[in-house]
Amino acid sequence: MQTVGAHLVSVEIDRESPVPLYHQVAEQLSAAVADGRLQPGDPFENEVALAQRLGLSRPTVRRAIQEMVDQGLLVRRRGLGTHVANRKVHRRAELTSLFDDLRREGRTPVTTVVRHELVADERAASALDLEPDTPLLLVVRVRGADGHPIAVMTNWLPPQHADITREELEDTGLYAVLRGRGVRPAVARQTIGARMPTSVERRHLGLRGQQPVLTMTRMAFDASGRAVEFGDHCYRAEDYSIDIMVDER
Amino acid sequence: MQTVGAHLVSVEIDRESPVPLYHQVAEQLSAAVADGRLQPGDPFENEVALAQRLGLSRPTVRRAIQEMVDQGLLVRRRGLGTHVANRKVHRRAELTSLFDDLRREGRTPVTTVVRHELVADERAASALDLEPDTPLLLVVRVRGADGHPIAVMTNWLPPQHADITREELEDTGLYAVLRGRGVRPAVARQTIGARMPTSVERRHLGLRGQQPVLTMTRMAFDASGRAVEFGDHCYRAEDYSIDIMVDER
DNA sequence: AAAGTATAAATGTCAGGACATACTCTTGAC
DNA sequence: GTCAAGAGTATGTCCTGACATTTATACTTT
Repeated sequence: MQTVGAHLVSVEIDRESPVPLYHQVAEQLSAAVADGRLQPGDPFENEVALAQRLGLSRPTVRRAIQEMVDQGLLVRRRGLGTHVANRKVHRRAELTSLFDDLRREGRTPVTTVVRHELVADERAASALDLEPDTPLLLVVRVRGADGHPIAVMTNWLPPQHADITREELEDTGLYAVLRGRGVRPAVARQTIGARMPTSVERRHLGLRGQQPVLTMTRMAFDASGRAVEFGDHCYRAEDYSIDIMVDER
Repeated sequence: MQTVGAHLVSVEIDRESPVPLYHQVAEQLSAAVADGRLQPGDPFENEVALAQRLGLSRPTVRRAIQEMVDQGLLVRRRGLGTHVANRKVHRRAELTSLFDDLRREGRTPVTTVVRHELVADERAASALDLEPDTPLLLVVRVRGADGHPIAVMTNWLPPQHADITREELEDTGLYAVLRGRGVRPAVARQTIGARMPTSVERRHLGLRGQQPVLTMTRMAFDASGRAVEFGDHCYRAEDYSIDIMVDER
């Protein structure tokens, strides 16, 4: 059962580059899946052949393939071979912010900071694994796009980020500000629900009649497990839904 | 910087077992984290030492550790060592069904099948990557717990599962039935939103006054990328919220 | 013709070794 | 006393090699 008909994607390897070989391979092959050079269902070049063709060891090629499998780009079955996965199961990078999401859709997000002050909040502190009386930076923002409001976002930030200014937050998204400070949120626990808006929320979101809001609370942590942010967001359900990929491992 | 104070967890390895050595190691060390023998922040035995102690090669031990890192149990930093992660970032197995969720909480889910028929549905068929006129099994169920309804669940199933009976569905959850048929959903794309209920939904869920519903549509696939199920669910927002872990990779 | 049986192809597991790189802490120079 | 260089330690990358297991196909036998 030799792999026949597998389109040979050209891969160029730079051994001087600091980026790992397996990642160079995964990147270039992922691009081939993304731009359609490799189609869903297509057989994928087998490990050993690919390793030989690229002049790499099998473990290195294997790791590249594993990286693509983890992203849902490829499917491997023992004895059967590797194939390009159904397009619907491709996972995108997750943990994006509303700001990034809107920008990716080609819309222009606008942010107004409504509150910006130091407070002690027991619920937020416990979510962030801090002492109950720790002073946190409370930020309430209204985010809009295309001229009308979409979300009211309440966030609590730990002391080391208490010096973030209103201006920074109005220019860009919270996650972009954090990334700029060298913080990379890596894991988040989110709880999503729905309810009727409070009167403040109705005013901020310009809601009339019987329109519910979609709510999300989030605790975000960096790779080492330090708390980054606790948030309580509230979206116009009419204009926004949350899209996620879930997978079993 | 020798790893000192690292609690040595005893690990027993069965080389005759069909379960991979790296998984045996990961399982036993994960248990040590779960039951508190290893505490968050504790230094973890370093790779080479652990490999030597267990009589395994470094790659094998490394893979076990990687498995735990992927689950958020451990944090590795180059030059620094491996440590037990903050408890809040531990990821749980996802892709559970409402039935399993309720049972885990110690509640008793009850299901009533409202509709059960073969239909052709263009939207569902396209979500499942099938021809638009493919006959699908349409199932509408009302799920309740503790005496009152929680969700109205509409699902479309591909032809190979069209023989699932009303009885099977009332006894247990859809995912349990599918697992019983050898199908393991592995990836799902979910979209979560909120809206006001339709009159049918109000009646099924026993809603009065102004109460919104939380909605979720889901496309589920097995490990090989074959469509398993397309669902459109609708929950009493008062009694239910969706809990997820998101992570960047 | 149908059933069971070898065979080949592919991925899965495991070993052992070599060198690179990041981080911390100590030592030494100014 | 402060800062920079270096030693030490741990993880990260990459290699070669070997054998196991699963699956489909072609072949043989009944």
